[in-house]
Parts: sequence; structure tokens; C-alpha cells
Amino acid sequence: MATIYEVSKLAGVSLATVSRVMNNNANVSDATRKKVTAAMDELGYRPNSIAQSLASNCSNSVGLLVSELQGPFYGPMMSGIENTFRNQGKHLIIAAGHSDEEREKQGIEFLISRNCDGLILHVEAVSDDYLIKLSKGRTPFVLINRYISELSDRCILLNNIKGGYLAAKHVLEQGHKNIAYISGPLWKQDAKDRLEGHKQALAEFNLEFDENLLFQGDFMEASGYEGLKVLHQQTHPFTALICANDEMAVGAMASARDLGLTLPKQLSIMGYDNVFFTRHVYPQLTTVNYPINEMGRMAADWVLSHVYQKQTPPLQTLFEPELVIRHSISRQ
Amino acid sequence: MATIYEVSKLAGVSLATVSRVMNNNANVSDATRKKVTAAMDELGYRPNSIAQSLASNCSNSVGLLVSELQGPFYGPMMSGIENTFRNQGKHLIIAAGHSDEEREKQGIEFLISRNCDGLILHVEAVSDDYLIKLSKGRTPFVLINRYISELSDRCILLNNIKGGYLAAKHVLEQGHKNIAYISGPLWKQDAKDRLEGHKQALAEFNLEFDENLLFQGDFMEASGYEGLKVLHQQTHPFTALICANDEMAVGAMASARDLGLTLPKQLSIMGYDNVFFTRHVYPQLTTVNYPINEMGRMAADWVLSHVYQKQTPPLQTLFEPELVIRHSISRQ
DNA sequence: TTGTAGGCGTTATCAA
DNA sequence: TTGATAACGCCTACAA
Repeated sequence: MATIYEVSKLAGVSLATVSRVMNNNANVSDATRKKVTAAMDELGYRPNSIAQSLASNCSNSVGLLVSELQGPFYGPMMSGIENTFRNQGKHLIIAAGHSDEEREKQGIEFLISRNCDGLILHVEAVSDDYLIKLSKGRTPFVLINRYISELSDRCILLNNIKGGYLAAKHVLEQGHKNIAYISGPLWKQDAKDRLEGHKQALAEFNLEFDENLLFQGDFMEASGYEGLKVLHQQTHPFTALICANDEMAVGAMASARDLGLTLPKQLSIMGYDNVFFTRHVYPQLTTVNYPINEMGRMAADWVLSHVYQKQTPPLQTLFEPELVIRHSISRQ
Repeated sequence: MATIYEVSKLAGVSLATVSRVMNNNANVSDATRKKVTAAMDELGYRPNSIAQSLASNCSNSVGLLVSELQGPFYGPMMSGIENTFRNQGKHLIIAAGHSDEEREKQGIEFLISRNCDGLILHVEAVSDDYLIKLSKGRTPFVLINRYISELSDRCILLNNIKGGYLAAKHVLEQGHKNIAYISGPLWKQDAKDRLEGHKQALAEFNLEFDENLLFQGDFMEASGYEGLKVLHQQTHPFTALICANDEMAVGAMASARDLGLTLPKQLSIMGYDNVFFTRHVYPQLTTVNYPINEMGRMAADWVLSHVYQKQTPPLQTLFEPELVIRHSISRQ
């Protein structure tokens, strides 16, 4: 591999000059610039990014920690982020945290030890305190789907209260009065918020929230399946079921079939997230759109702006959900 | 950040010694080793991976190029790879090629310019020649789902002929005689192989392959939808449809519904890949399992073995597909 | 506008 | 078993 030194020799200039034309900032005369670029071409010179990083104390790499690399939710998020960064010559180092405190911490440690200039974190298990402490460190980070008041300017969020509200409102507008609900784990803020929005809509329609119709799931398909089974066994009747995410909704759909319910006639089901397979299930799932791709892009812009001092479109931290009406809710 | 220099001073030894205990290979006396580790702890020393990379000419990073970061196929692949590497302290730099020749090349260039020690490539658009030339370069790489005879030892493949055969055989065994087929783009080897296996099974049952019942799709959902529409319009009847991947199968299912066909009674549909949403569609899709997660792991092991000279489980390049029977094929 | 020289934090090669 | 010391390839004052 040719080095800057060989280029300088061939071009008959100094190291510094070559470096200058590479980072084409300083003032170099057109003549020498041409000589240098010609020499570079001739040698097939490629800068060594590691040496650049060491000398400039900037690795041009940003770390991304997600819970899972697979699954319908994280793909669009990573995609938005990768796209933004590649155009800027930054690269993405990816790690998975698996929603486990120890593994999330390890992942963050790992990313930091790799000299990432900045981090994008989608963490669930790690504590607020840990993140607040982390924020005092030298590696800046932005949080997706997590709110910590002390760090509010770096939290990119979906308005989940509104999302929960929109979902319930739509179901209510279709004439349903007895609505079951499968929530996420209620120690998670997003799960709590969605449920709160749900209750707001109910109140608006002068309906009480029936605790008997609540099942606490864990955002995974199996708990949706289990949830409907349990709800079906108790005595309070219901004509609609709202799930706090699409995976659980799909689990509930399978459960409904096993219970012999025809969808959506005998039971209306609503999801949340609008992951891509909601179009594929039958009946197609009515849900709430979570603009995760855009939020990923925004996180990348945050890093570009705060870590690399780049110009970006205006930063936005709060995103709004939207109702996506398909065929899983019947008129009552 | 503490450096090796400060550690050496505090421990009262030389730089070299500190470096030795870090890479705990050379022979260092227990006494000095303890002194050094104590000093490290006291200073909270963390090695600078960039400096290590520069000095050792090894970045401990491996590049992964996939077509898309989203979608059901690549998630499990990335997941298998990330997992293997993190345990080994290697990190994954991810780029997307979007099945476009220029962007794939750019991605590869990008990864190489980032000093990746090795590459895992899932490329579709780039030519054999390009890859052969690339193989002469200094960055080793392994290919997933691509066969080039000159590079056969680094091609990790699924036996697609057998997969196509298994799919068709199962349908035939259910008594179907007139089977339509929606293929992938036939310039792609995997699409060709799956179709070839299909024809083999047909021949075994003494049936002719009917060209009228072939529609060439592009592996995307929309072409499955379009494909069934077109096949339905022509005059040759069929009772089953085999699609060369799950996405097209799902598109075809939607098409079938729009055509008023009840599934699977009036039309049996078979997929390929066994992506996770095949369990969610209705009726659940019978398909062929593509062990992409394992193949990702294997690619990672290949890199570990060939690039980092690590001990790994025995390397395997050819993987076998398996039939996954669910509910989308009816007995004829 | 250009060149000189020191530094970035390690590893690795010699000697001792 | 240890310690000097020269790389590694580039950036960046500072000087010319």
C-alpha cells in the first residue's frame, strides 16, 4: 500500500502538503494540488483510515446498539441510519443488546472501546442512572425510544400516549364498547404510555376501563396468543381487542383462530407499530404507524450535528404516530 | 484517558512490559504482571484500539455487505454473524448494497477503506470477474449465496436444486398434477437452481414442465401478486402454485384472495426460505427452510479461521434445505 | 503557500 | 525476563 510519504516523494512536495490536499481545506496552490493528485492516482494511493483516526483522534465510526438484529422493527431503523451515515463517510458498528442489562452494558462498553465517536442506543434494560452517568463520559450518545428527563434533548421519541389514544378512538368509533387490551410490560414507559392513551380515549367516550379486560404481555408474539386465551376464559365479554404491538396482535390472531373465532366478525383486533408483515396477515391488520425509519434517520442526524458539527435538517425529537386502517376491525 | 506510558511509569516498568501483559503472551514474571495490572486498575486504563490497529496492522473489524438491512432474510443472517464475532472481540461494520452493481462496489470499497481485516459479502449485482479480481487483493472475503468456481472454497451455499426438488415433490405427493411456478429472475443462479430442482421432481413423477405455467418474478412481493394474476388469466388450469421465495408466495396469496380463490382449497401455494412471517400468514405457508442464520455463523467462522487463524468448528460450505409443512397445501 | 518536526498510543525487534 | 527504540501512517502547530 502506498503511503502519504511515497506520494510526497513522487510529487516532489512535503508530507504536510499531501495531507493538505487530502483534507482539501488549507490553501494549496492549484499547481501543487494537481501534482499531488496526479501522484496519488499513479500510485493508487488510498489513505489509511486507522492512521487518520489515530492522528486526528476521530474514528469516523458510530456505534449502534439495538436489542435484536432480526425482527421487523429494527431493520427499518438500521436502514435509515446506515444510509445517512454512508453518504457522510461515517461507518456503523453494530451490536445487539438482547434486552438484557448485562449484555446492553457490554455492548456499550464494546462500542466505546472501539473508539466510536458517537453512539445511537436503543436500550431497554439498562437503568436511567447508568445512562446519566454514561452521559458524563466522553462519548456522546442519542437515545431512541427512551425518555430520561435529565437527557431530554437527546431522546428521540414517539408520542405513545397519542398512539394509544388513536388506536382506541378508532375502535370506539366503530361502535365497540367492550374492548380488551393486551399491554406490553408495564414497567416500560412505552407500554405505560400506550395504555394511558387508551384510557384517555375511553374516558372521552364516557367508558370505564375494565381491569378484567387487561392482560399484561411482553411485546412478544407468544404473550399475545396466551393473552387472548386468558381473556377469552374470563366472564366479561368483549368485541374488540387492542394489542400494544403488532407481534402480540398476530399472536392473538392465531389464538382467535384456535378458539374458533372468525376475524374480524366475531373479534376485531388492532395492532401497533405497523411493521411490514401486518399487510400480510389475514385479515390485514389495522394498526398505528411507528415511523421508526425516520426516527433512525433523525438519530443519525443528531450524531452528525452534535458529534461531527455537520449541517443537518432541523432536529426533531418527538414523532407522531398515525392510524393505519386496514381490515381487522369490524363495525359493531 | 490513561495511556500505556502512564501505566508503565506507575508500575515502574517499561512500555514493552506493559504491552506484554496486555497481550498476555510473552513471558512476564508473576510479580511484574501483578504490579502492572494493579497500575492498570488504578488508572482505569483501557487500551486504545485504534493505536493497536495501527501498530499491529490488524483492525479487528470485519465488514459485512448485505443487500438490505431490513426485510426478513438478512436479520437472522446478521444476527448469527454479530453473535459469533462479539464473543471474539471482533466488530462488525455493516453496509448495504441494494442489489445494485454500483452501490455494491461502493460498499465493498468503503469497507476495504475502513481497513476491515476480512469481508462477508452477500452480493447479487457485481460480476464474477469483479469478485475474482477482488480475491487477488489483500482483503480476504467469503461469499454467501453465490457460487464462483474459481472461488469455490469461499462460497457458502444452499443446495437450491434440492430445495426446489423438495418443494415440488411435496406438492406432487399431495396429488397435484398441474403446478404453476413463479420463479426468481432467471439470471440469478439460485433462481435457476430452484427451478431446475422443480423440474427434476416433475420428471420423477413423469410429468412435463409446462412453460405456460411459468412466470418469471423478481423475488419481490409485487411480482408474486402480478404473477398469479397473469397465470390465472391464461387457459392452462392448475391447482397448485410454487413460488421461488416466500415474499412472492405472500404476494400470490393476496392475489388469490383478490381473485376470489379460497386457500388452500382452490389453490395450494408453496413458498421458499421459511422467513419468520410465513407462520403469520393465513393459511400458514408451507415452505422450504433456508438456514440463513447458520450460514451466517459459518461465514463468520470462515473469517475467524482464515483471517484470524482461530480454531473453529469444522467449516462447511454447502447447506441443505428442509421442507417445512404447514397448511397452505391441500390434498388433491 | 509550503516544509519541518513532534505527536497520536500501540506493537515489535533487538539487545541486555 | 526486561528495556530501549524504531516503526505504524497520518495530522498539525509552527516556522520559513
